[in-house]
Amino acid sequence: MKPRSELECFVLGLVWRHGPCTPYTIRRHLQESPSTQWSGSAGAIYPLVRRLEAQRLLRSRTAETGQRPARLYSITPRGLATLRAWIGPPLPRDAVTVTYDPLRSRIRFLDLLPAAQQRAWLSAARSALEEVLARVRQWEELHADDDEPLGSILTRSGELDVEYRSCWLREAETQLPL
Amino acid sequence: MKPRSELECFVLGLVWRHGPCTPYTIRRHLQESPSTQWSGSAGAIYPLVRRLEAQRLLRSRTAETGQRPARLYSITPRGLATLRAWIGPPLPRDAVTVTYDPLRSRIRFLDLLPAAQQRAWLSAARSALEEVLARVRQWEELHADDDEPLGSILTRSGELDVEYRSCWLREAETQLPL
DNA sequence: CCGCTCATGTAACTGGTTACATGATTTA
DNA sequence: TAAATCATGTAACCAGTTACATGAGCGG
Repeated sequence: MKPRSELECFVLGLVWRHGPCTPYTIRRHLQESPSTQWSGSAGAIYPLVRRLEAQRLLRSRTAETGQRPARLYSITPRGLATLRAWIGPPLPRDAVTVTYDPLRSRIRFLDLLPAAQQRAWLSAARSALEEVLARVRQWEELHADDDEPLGSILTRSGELDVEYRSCWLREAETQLPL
Repeated sequence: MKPRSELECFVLGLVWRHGPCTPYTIRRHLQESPSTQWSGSAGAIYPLVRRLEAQRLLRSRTAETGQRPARLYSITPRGLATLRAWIGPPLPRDAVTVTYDPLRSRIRFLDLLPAAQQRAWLSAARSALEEVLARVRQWEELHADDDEPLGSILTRSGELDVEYRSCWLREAETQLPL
C-alpha cells in the first residue's frame, strides 16, 4: 500500500465527482483550472489512470455509446476508501504549509534593483494578479451551475488567494524606500 | 542561454545576499525555511552550484580559513545579471498564478465525508495552520536581525498566507450543512 | 477537403527526491 | 570516546513535463 501522489488522489476525486469519465475529460479539467499546479499532460494522465486501475482504485469500460473509442473510468469501493483516507483527517504534515509563491521568492531580492524598477516590479506584479483574478472569476462563472456542493467554498479560496496577495503588494509599496 | 529553474535562480539570490557561502549554508537555509517547496537535499544543491559555476554565474574558492575543506561560492557579474533578469519585470506568466494549496484540493471533495467528519476536518486543518503560523513567527524571530532590507515584507507574506487561509476555513465552517 | 477538436497513447527528458557513503570537527 | 553536527558528494529513483504520433469525427 505505497503512498499515492497528490495528483493520483486528486484524479481519484475528479472521477468520483464527475465519473464515469474519460482520461481526456480529466485532462481538460486540469488544463482549464486556474491553478497551474498540474498541466494535465497526456504523459501524466494516461499512465496514471492505468496505474490506478491496476491497483483496483478505478475500473474502466469502453464507451458503448458508439462512435469513437473512449475509455470510461469510474471509481471502485477501494478507490473511495483511498480517497477518504487521503482527504483526512488526519492531514499529513506537508499538506499544511506555507504555500509556494514565485512572487514571494522574487520580492525577497527586490533590493537588488534600482528604486524605480522596484516600483515598476510591484505594479507589474499587481496588474498580473488582476489578470489572474479575472481568469478565476471567469472560471467560476463557467462552473457556477456544476452541482459541486462546495463550489462556493472552493471558489472563494481562489479569490482570496489572489486578493490577499494584492493587498500584500499594496502594503509593500508603502514600505519601499523613496 | 537556456532557461534556469526557479531553484537555480533562488540559490543565485541566496548567494548574492549571504555570499560568499558554502552549499551547506544554502541547504540549511532551505531546510529551515517554513516553506516546504524545496527540501535543500544534497542531491539537489551540490550538482546545482556546480552547474551554475560551469555557466560562470557563480565562482568558488576553497576556504583558506584553515580547518575543513569547504567550498565558498560567490556570485559573478553574469550571475547578477541573470538574477536581475529572473526577478523581472517582466514577470513570466507562470510566476503569477493561483498558488497550489493541498488543503484546497482536499476540501473540494469534503462532501464525500459524513457531516461530523467534515467538521472534524475543518478544525484539524485550522489547528494545523495555527502550528504553521507559530513556526513562521519563530522563523521570523530568528531572522529579525538579518540585514534583509525587505525582511518585513517577506515575513508579512508568510503570515498573511496562513492567516487568510484560516479566515477561509472559518468562513467555510459557517457554510457547512448542519 | 482542410483544419480543428476529440481521444489515446509513447519516448525522451528533467528537476527534483531519498538514501547512502565518507570523513573531519565539535560537544556531551 | 561516543554521538551529533559540519561538509561534501554520488546513485537510484520518481512524478511529472514536452514533444511527438496516430486516427476518428465534425464544421466551414
